Amino acid sequence: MSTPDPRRAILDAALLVLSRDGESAFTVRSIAREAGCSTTGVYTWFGGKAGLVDAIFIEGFESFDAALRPAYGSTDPAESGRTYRRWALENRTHFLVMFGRAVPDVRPGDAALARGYESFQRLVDHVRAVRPDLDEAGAFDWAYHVNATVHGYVLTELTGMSTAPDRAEELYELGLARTLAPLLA
Amino acid sequence: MSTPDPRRAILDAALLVLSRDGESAFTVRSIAREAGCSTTGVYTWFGGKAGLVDAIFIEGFESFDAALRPAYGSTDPAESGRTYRRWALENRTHFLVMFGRAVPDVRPGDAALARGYESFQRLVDHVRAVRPDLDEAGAFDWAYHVNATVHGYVLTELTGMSTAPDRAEELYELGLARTLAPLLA
DNA sequence: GTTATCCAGTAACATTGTTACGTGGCCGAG
DNA sequence: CTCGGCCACGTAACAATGTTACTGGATAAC
Repeated sequence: MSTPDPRRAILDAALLVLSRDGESAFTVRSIAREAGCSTTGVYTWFGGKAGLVDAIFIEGFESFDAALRPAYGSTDPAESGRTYRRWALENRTHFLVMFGRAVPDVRPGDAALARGYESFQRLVDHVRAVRPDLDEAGAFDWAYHVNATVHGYVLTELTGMSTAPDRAEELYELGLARTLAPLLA
Repeated sequence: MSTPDPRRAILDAALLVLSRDGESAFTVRSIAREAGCSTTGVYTWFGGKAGLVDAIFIEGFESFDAALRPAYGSTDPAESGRTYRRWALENRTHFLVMFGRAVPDVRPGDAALARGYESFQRLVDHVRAVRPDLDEAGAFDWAYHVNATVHGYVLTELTGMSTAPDRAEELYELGLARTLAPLLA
């Protein structure tokens, strides 16, 4: 391994293999081959396949939060919803690893789940900023609702189970409006 | 295999193994052992592991439709939403195979997807019954919206990614009300 | 110079989905 | 009754998977 950062090299190789060759090709051996190291490298740096997926999970949430930060500052509350879907489309590999169970037999570990809760809390804060009259509990419930809804939309689309794949964007925009209208009323 | 219906025996064995031992134990060998036949039996009757999952998928939609039939006749539109979640909780194994990608490396085949579309069409019809003023396209969009939303809620809960697992039912009921209010207004 | 620590690689392990091959039993034709 | 074909079954093998000893070598500390 010539790269100075072996973790980075293996992570990049894993994402490349997954997006290029599909989930069935996401094997320790092919990732190691792509990264230019031996299979044991994955175990040295990530403790195994599950640890590698956890790292992708956490990295995904970092990227996700960074993408959402400007949207949370926008005056249009629908902007954050749009950003959610846009990020998922642009980072399909990360998204499907995180929420679509793209890697067989690997569930998010505790660290990954905790990182997810952190991202969710940002959404709760955002709801409070949009609706200062809500208390923390009220904002939590609305954040949960909005999150579940956009999650359902995007997951349906990205896992190929949509009944109208070619109208995904239009339907999403409509759903966003219907979901947010009562919150903003 | 002493059972007169080998397909039924293998299907039951598969569901039992998955619910009892978890998805990592969902192997052709252990299913065959549970069913009391050899591994090749699964290939004789289902063409392989993917065919077996497809059969579970289709059977799941049959059961799902049967559960929803009375709810579609109810005067309370929220009843169908409640039934969706109740069915998912009571048939967790079927649900996770169908939507939660419980079985690694197996996506629903064309027959399974077609069966899913059929179930979705029942929801569209139900929306039209509740709101006769909508045309087919308008009902489709609302059905898509309601389906994506409840799907997001239940999937979040059943895959263990909820930020408030102990309040799942309460939050679901609230989300149902918020989603259906604009439809019924 | 000696020693200890850490990382990489080879090779093996058990287990997976799948398939080639041989066997046996049932059922209809003669 | 006998024969023949067909269908399902099981054994055993195949390649590929995640994982783990074991070994070797480089590097830093003393």
